[in-house]
Amino acid sequence: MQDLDAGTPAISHEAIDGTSSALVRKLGRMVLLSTAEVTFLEGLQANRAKFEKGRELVADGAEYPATFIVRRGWVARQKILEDGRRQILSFALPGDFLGLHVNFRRVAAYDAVALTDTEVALLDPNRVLEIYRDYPILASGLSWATVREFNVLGEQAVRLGRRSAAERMCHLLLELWYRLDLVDEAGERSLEFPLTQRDASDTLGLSQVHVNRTFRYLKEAGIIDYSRGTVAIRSFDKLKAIAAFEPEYLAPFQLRK
Amino acid sequence: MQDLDAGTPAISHEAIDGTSSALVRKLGRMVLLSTAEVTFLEGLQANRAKFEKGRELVADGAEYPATFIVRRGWVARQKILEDGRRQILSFALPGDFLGLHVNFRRVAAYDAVALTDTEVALLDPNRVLEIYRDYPILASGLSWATVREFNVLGEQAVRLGRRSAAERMCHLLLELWYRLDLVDEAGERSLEFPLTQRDASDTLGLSQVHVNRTFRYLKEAGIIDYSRGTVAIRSFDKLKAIAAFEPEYLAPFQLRK
DNA sequence: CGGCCAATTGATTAAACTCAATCTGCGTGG
DNA sequence: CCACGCAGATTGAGTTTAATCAATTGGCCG
Repeated sequence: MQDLDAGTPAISHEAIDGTSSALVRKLGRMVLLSTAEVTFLEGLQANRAKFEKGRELVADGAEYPATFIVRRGWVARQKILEDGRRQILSFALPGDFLGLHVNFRRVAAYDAVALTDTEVALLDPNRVLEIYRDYPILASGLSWATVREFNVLGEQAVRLGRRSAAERMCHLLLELWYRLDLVDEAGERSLEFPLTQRDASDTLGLSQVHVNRTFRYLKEAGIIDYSRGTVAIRSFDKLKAIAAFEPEYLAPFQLRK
Repeated sequence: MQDLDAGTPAISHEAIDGTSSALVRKLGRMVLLSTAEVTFLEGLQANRAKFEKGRELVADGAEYPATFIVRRGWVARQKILEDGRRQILSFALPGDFLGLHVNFRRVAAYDAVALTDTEVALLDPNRVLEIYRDYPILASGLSWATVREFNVLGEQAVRLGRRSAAERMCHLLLELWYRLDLVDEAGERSLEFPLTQRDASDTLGLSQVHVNRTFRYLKEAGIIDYSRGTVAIRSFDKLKAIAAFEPEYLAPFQLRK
């Protein structure tokens, strides 16, 4: 499991360890960070806040109070239609930003809602421009994170537009596992899965009933175990085969599994 | 038509006129640009290339040769699945970037394909970092453009996940009209629509046949006229009513219609 | 123990798909 | 100028996937 793919550089750094923030762990996997940069990134997260499960961090149409960095927990970006239909666009996991590029126009185009108890750091969006100005390596890291967000949302569109129910679900589970793994929050063959089946349905563009059936199918086929709050992956291979999962869009250098 | 919504600032500038590039027209609608900034943006687009309809600008999995700025024509970002299924993620219209945030890792996660004969400007992705470093106003403009791209892709996910066929189509048509209008490429009540019905189906997550039926329904209901290459909007109100269209996510200050 | 939310299951319906033709407009070569 | 070919558009028929509706069950919390 600790093996790195041949040819990919093993990025390691004495300033990054298990006590580092998820953001540092994430960026440290992509960019070789100096000690000064690690220190800077940790300092950036000095101003913290907690949100209980279910709380709204930002409302659709309202102004971002700040740029958020997720330190612990899951946040969903979602749109609610006038008749109550809901679509979850994507998840912000530990190490992810919310409102990274919001600076002079701060109006949000979606709700950001805590799916679990969550800890975030708050920073002035103008500090992001400072990073771009003064920290070229970190600026590259932010660009990478930006592109990755695009890719994740793009894959979400492919799932919704052109994949079957089972494909959508398998693909999502793999994406979440890889993303969590990058910040050391995935299990060896499992992940915390704090979504209700209704949340999953609003992510996958399906009805709650159909999500239930699809989960059951995957369980009965021996591909996953699922119970409230946790998914265990019994066969990465089968999951990948169904989803036709290609992890490159998540773009870490080293990929496990 | 020249009326601006009450309360929204009329941004105008003697350095911006009909001969300006689409990028300048677009950013000039959001940010008050100095003459120096306009000149800089035009200079940024000195290195140009043309792509014929159908040509690929970037291939999924390949490296971006450059950051592109679309000057004329439409480009589709799309993913092709192994069995041939296709999903168009979004369109790059005049004034839009392709690969804006690609700098140290340039691998594309989708194909970019010219839907019409297209003219683009090519620039070194590192120049984007220079803009962030040296041109704070333009940096804000790029952040705005980035957020807008996110919002557009987010709405695409909502269309695909939670809207009916007719809603998807109406919503897309309105989005395209507003985006084109911002760069003065929309008609009063019409837009160039270079997509085949197959392209439209791969954008909307429908079959080609169903797109055909939905177009016909909208024509027979007197809401649009559609013929090869052009859509005329007979009723913005009906279109908006069906789509529940809220243009705020496109975030220009002044909105027509 | 009661209440509530989430999960599960069955039955039926509806939206959109596939398959199979046919039609139309346009460009090309004879 | 016309025949041919092709890509895209249109239409009809039958099928499939997933949605909706309607209960019922299971767990957890106060």
